[in-house]
Amino acid sequence: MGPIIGMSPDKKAESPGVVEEGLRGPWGGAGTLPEAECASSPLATRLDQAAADEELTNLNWLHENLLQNFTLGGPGEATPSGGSPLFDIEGDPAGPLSASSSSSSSSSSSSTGGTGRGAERDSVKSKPPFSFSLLIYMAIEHSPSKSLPVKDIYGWILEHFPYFSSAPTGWKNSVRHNLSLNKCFRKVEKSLGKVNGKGSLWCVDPEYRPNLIQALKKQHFPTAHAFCTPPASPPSASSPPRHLLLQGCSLKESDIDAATAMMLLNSAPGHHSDRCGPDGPLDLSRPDSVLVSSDPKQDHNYSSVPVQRCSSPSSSSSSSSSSSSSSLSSLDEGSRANHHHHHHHHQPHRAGSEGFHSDEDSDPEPELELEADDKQQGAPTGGPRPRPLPR
DNA sequence: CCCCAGGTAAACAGGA
DNA sequence: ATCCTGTTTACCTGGG
Repeated sequence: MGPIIGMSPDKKAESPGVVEEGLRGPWGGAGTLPEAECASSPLATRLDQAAADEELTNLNWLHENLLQNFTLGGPGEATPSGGSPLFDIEGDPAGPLSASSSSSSSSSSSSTGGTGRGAERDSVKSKPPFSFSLLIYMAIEHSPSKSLPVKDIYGWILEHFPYFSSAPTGWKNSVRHNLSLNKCFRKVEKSLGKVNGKGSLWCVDPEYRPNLIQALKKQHFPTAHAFCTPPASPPSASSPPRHLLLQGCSLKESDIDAATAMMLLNSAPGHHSDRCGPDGPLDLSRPDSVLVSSDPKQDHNYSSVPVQRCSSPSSSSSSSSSSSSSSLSSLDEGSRANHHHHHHHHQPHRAGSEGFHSDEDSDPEPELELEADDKQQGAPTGGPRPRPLPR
């Protein structure tokens, strides 16, 4: 019955301070933006996109936020050389909302072509098209050790998505909820030296990483498709590594792809190689000490097969590289621009894919080729969701 | 219409 | 004792 809405969650103001802690990620690497070469034919697209409106916005923010970050600092292998302050980008914890609406920006400034800047502001305020799972994934992948304590995850999110700074709160709860529920994330205990004390580190289950990546791609692509119809010739066909695939496509796609790719790159090392292989059970095995606690209750699957958490071998057949899907809808609701929080209880946003079930169904995916799909047995979908009783 | 996935709120248990 | 973390349950919404 009573829906819980209305309750003001503001029990306690979240301390923004976390943000600072969040960032400790020295992503310094190097990334080059592929967009440079892409600019060419899709000029028209650009215009269109201008009108594209909100949808574009999403992309834009993607660029502005993520892309930049990635670009500036290549994660993954990026050498921790110096915590480049580059990623200041919009993070600007100092005043995410400072401008609240107008100023904006600053950050973006040049980059990415700076075409759609107006969107940037929206992006700041609008909810990212990523689901929490994806957000978490990104945060984790960004960390040098590929594992982060929940607190840092909050920080990363806040930093890259100021939207949450002003969000009512509760998103943290969602984050935690996701961590616990999604099997994509695993808790690793940091026992060894880490002085963190409380809580444990969370990392992405390598087994599911491909799924996450895929989901990530799916989130952007669909949108991209919208305005940019995919060329008949998918870059992938024989495209070599994912790196190239970035430039292989058109501008818009490239951009998007870039973002995704960036992320992929991040984990690339782990990807193409079978992390599951004999090499080792997990890539995450970071020297820091990542003991994976299998935990007794691993069954909590939010949506997926009851697969045995990485037990390991899994094999995972790599077959299928299906990428998948497409459906998605997503982002259309862009109107989240301002929905007064009348009922502030449910904002219309969507995120789309997330279950990470490897593939949705049989959707012939046009492009996308990331080989990310390595394993994933089968996704689930089965439905472990018992869904007790409706009560 | 039903099911599923994702989001949100909240209660609760443990630990620092 | 309080806050943080992590788990779990319930409900809602939107899409397929």
